[in-house]
Amino acid sequence: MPELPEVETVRRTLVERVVGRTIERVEVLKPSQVRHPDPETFAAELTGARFTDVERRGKYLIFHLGPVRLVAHLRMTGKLLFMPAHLPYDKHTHVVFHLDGGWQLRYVDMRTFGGFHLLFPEGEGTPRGLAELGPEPLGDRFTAAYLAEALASRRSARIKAVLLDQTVVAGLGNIYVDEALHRAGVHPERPAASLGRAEVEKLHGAIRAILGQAIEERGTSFRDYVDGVGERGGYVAFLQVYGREKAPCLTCGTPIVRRRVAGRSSHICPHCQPEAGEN
DNA sequence: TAATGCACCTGTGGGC
DNA sequence: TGCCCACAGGTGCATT
Repeated sequence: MPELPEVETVRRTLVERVVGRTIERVEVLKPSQVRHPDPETFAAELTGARFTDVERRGKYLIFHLGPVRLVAHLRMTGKLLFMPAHLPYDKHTHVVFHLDGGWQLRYVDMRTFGGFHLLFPEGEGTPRGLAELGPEPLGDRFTAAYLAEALASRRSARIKAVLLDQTVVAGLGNIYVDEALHRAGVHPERPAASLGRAEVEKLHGAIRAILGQAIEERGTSFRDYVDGVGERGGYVAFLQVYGREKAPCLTCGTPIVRRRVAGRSSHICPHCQPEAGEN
């Protein structure tokens, strides 16, 4: 579910609410959601800890609590909700951080794919996915030249698969890859190495522009996503292809088609995104 | 080595 | 109306 704009929105809603608060108790209702260390150590280490910052790397949220860091990944359906302690638990509430002042930070996840890692000062416990993340797409390291080099180095992989690879660029998911490829006029099944310089620059600009606007709109609520206080995102109104199968392309009027590419449902305008490319 | 397919788990929606 | 099946925004591991 949540891609970079959604995770960034959750971060922004939580940072102003949890920083300065102390965890009085940790309730682990579904132990498998705690990936590292064991749930007992996890709860013991966090009890009494105070939030000092919340940062984001790709789709990971990283809560700073003195010497330890709490890493959360929401995967498809995870939600982190800051709410009053008196409200009843949702059916899929798996971990509850009881905070001072009568508040709770709840982890709710219907499909249970997400979870937590606790990182110790020496770096022990860092999930591999976090350690191997590529550059932030809105950061200085993600340049058109970097993207061109990354795409050229892939032998035959399709552009869609490469953009979804978190070691190439951190934070893109199915929705924003489809939107960026459409804006750049690139078909998702094109071999990554086949893109010309102008196409790569257009794609680079599209990725940054779309993610920037999606953050401003507080993300895309297509199905389940809500931010840290339960609000839905507004970028769904700006989607050009994702979720618009059979609807006319907003650029040229050609019906949008849906096809499986790199194992993922992909939305394409056959006119704006020719399979052969422009080179 | 790189690319691809599948599993993880639950809910929803479409087809019959 | 109800049952069954395919599919869903991510990632890691096994297989090719």
